[in-house]
Amino acid sequence: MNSSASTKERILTAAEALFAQRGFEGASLRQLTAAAGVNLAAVNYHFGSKDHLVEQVFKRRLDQLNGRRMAALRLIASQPETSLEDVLSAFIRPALDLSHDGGGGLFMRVLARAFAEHDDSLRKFLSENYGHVMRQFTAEFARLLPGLSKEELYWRIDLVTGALTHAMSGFGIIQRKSDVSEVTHREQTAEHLIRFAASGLRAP
Amino acid sequence: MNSSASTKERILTAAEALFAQRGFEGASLRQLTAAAGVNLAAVNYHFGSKDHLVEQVFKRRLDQLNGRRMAALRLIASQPETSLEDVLSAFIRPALDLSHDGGGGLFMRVLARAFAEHDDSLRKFLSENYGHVMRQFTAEFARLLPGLSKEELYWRIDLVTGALTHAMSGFGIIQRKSDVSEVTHREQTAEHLIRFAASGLRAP
DNA sequence: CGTATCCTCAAACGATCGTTTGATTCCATC
DNA sequence: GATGGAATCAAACGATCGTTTGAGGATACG
Repeated sequence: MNSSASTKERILTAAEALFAQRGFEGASLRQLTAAAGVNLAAVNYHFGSKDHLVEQVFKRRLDQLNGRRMAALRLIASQPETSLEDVLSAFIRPALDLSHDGGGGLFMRVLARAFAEHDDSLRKFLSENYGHVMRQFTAEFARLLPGLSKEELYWRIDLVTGALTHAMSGFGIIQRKSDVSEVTHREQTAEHLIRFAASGLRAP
Repeated sequence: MNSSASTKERILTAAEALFAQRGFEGASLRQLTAAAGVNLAAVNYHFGSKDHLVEQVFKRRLDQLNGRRMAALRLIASQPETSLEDVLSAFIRPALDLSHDGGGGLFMRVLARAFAEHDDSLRKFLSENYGHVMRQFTAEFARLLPGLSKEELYWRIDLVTGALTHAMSGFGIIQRKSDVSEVTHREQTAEHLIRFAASGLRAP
């Protein structure tokens, strides 16, 4: 499958799916390379080690995700008026879109796993490479919610993050019904998330 | 350590800590039995298999947790008036208390991991044994939020669950400051959670 | 054709995994 | 004190893990 793509890409795609399904430790290189249709040794040849492969799986999608998030934030920041819902939309919709195009639908599950694992090296990697995105959004939230103390703001952003990660990794009872198109379902999901998060952030 | 407790209890306690730290697959029986100070074969002797041990780790804490949740819910249901905050308190505070007494502080991390793993047999176990608790709380939420459609209600409860699990498994930036007592910190955490969740549930 | 470079391959390496075995110790009951 | 089931122990089982090796194939440039 996917025999047209390069070996590296085939490995990354298969790894993403298998990590989402079985976890980082649960997915073996033998399952992984078999699914990708490449030789077992190809992982260590192209990525050096399994740990580096994990990092690259993250890097490929997070570069997409946070690039789009920053672009969306810049777009609304250039406008005269900005609502809390606008900022939340810039934060949430790129993540939902990732589930749609590029086949990155499984990545949010991988991300949820990464949150659950408290692996320090992975957290450091995430913080160093993408911390500035969170800081930018936090500043925007602070501007729009001037009544909140810094501590309260951090708390609520953390709770929003938890709700989004949980929802987007797809535990929810809510499944797309067959009579609703993928695009429509995504739009409804975004609206639910934004409405809930905005109201939670604005709590008295 | 803990040499007074029974072998089974020692294993369960060590397993809980190690599962929280390394995950179900990442924690080996050799690390686990060494930490508990028992023989390697003791796990299979007392629990049959590693999978059964995982189930028992869940059972021990969830019986506590959901027992207290149901008790708290019964208590407020017997009163003439009930607020949304009351129901949320009955849902949240027992989980926070678990972090305090009984040494179950690490269990919420284990639970967060269980959510991240999409293991079907584990989800079935959770649903069969504790599904009635969620159904009870859902009914109470529905009564207090009559304006919400069933679909909207499910959505929002799911988002609340995500926020709570995330917060309680302790990713947050928020750490307890040294000049704040454990009890005070827990109380502040509960208030943040309840205020955010109530406002999110009440979103227009 | 020669050869240099990148890549792929089957096979093996040592380590660690969950589990099982059979002997031994503990301990309540007679 | 003898007996028998419960519990613990060191040792080994086969399986699987991530990684390494060295030979061979593919391709481009001289």
